[in-house]
Amino acid sequence: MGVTIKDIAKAAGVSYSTVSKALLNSPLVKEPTKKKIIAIAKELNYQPNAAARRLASKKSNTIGVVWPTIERVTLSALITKINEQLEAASYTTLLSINPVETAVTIFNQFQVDAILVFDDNNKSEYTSSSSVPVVSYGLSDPNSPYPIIDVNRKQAIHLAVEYLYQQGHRKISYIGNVKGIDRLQEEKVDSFQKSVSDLGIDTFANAVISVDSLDQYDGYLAAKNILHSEHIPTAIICGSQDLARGIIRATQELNVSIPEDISIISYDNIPQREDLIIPLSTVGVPLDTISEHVAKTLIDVINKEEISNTITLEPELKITNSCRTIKE
Amino acid sequence: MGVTIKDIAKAAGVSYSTVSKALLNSPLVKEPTKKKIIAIAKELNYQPNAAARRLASKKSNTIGVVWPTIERVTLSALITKINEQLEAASYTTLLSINPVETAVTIFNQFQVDAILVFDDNNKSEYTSSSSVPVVSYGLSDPNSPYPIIDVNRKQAIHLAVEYLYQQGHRKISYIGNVKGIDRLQEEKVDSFQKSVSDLGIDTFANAVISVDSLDQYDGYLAAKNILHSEHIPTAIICGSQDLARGIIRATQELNVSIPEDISIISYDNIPQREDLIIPLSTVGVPLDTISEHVAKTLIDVINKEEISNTITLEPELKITNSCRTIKE
DNA sequence: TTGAAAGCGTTACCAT
DNA sequence: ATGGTAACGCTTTCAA
Repeated sequence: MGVTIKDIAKAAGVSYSTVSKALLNSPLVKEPTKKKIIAIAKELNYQPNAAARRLASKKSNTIGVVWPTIERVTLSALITKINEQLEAASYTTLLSINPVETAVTIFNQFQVDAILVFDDNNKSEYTSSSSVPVVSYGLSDPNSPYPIIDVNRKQAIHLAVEYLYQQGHRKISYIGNVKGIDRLQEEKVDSFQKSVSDLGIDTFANAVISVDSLDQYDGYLAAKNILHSEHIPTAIICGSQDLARGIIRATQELNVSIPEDISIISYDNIPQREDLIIPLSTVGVPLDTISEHVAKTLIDVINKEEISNTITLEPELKITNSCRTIKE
Repeated sequence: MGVTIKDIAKAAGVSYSTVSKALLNSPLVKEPTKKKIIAIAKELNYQPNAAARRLASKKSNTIGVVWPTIERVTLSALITKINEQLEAASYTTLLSINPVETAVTIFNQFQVDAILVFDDNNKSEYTSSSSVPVVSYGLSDPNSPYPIIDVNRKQAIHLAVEYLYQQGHRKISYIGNVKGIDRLQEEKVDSFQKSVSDLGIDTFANAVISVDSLDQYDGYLAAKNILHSEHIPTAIICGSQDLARGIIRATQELNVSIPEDISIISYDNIPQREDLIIPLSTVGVPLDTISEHVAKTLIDVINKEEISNTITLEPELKITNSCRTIKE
């Protein structure tokens, strides 16, 4: 450990302030000098000391991400994308899996440039004392002291219902009413019910199906129940891609064809996995859109740009041949 | 932002070096002075500057964890435990989801006290240039330049086979031969085959069942196939708890009773989820054991204690009534 | 018991 | 174009 710019300076026969400039690629250093210094730095395997750098420059080029226990799986792909985007903007991402409050404190001590909080439970109170700017991805809240990026789930489900209606579907089921309290899921169920009733679609026994969780097996069970009953819908909207996978398995087992016998649209923000036999119609905000907005907001916040406090991302409908038109 | 010890010193009417000592709880500061200083610090909402602290003390009290893309789900519980343990030892954990090489560089720049690498692919070459000590959790390798903590999977499966044999089982299936290359899974399959043949158990059609992945649905499918065939084992060992869940679902569907008709033992290091209908017999290293060893090794490495380069943790067999004895 | 001052590795400003 | 040096906020040694 411990190669410093002074060591490089000695080796290169220049002052260490010149080394500093060269390493920061300053135009104030002549090209040949710069080249030489960089070469020596590489040779000595120089690693800049982030602590010293931050202390002197008041800038860490680091963004702290609060990633609490919950949702670790679902958010994995999103975090990976955000990490990439921030890296492209030459920011380093550091994560903490501590509770929001603790993590925010840690990141404040580390003087990161900004903090991203993944927060499904609206814990805004906890983070109000951060002197580092905070951005959150979670449920929007007009009273939040910092920007929150949210997804318009209601609109997503609405789009799906509307589309199916236009295609002639009148018996539509929604699978994904998670038992227990989950505001994200409730929003979707509510939107389904409202959309359906606004369109004057008759409600029927299997209109809203509850599940234990959003896993593949839950979808499988739910679909089997439906398909064995007398109230078989012509279309299913489901709350997650995992549910959809289970539903597809069930249809295959029971020799029900998609989309001939039943159409299916899944809500999801994450990109579709390749391994589905039937490419899935989906509604949701593309992962790239989310990550771009999150990354951009973080950078804007760092640069003290004006930012609207609530950013609601609008979903897109992507139709594949997992849906069909019903002609009367 | 920006309350420093100098601000506190001014407010308290002492020198800032006294403040520093007081905040570090040094015995060199009188109790009343200390109390007063701490009170003021709290009042001003003072946050120590981690960068400055590290620069001056050469110590960060921080451990960097390299979080791999793969296996993020499985390792989630483990990293949570490790985080807790390290916190108890007053270390802060920071994660990076970058590739090993990048993450190690970042952590070197941040001068963390030690780096923990989760590494399934033995990428030791990448991390050899770290000046910060590295500890890895992954496949043991005698040539590794740093300590690796590993789990004795072979012994785990061996214990399971042996136990079932002692209980009179002679037709035992192993579900969990993952298609594709996965050394962790291969180790288990190999051990199963060796243990079985050492005990002189006849091999039969359904002895080793391959699966696409270790998910619940794969277990479900595999079990269904077995139970529909003519070669039904009296006991199943499976490679993960998720597989076990699927297997149990399949038995329920087909009215096969556990353990009356079939016994089941699952390999797993993570604690059993509560929601299984049948409490599962398991073999594996308890999560707490793993996390304790990892945390301890990290701290030992920081304190430059002597450490054996390969630590292999031994599994435990936990039998519940998912297994039964076969009497002739 | 408290204070003064050096120093950690770097950046950034001012001089040369 | 390069060098000198203060400053960043803190810990730590030495002096008082």
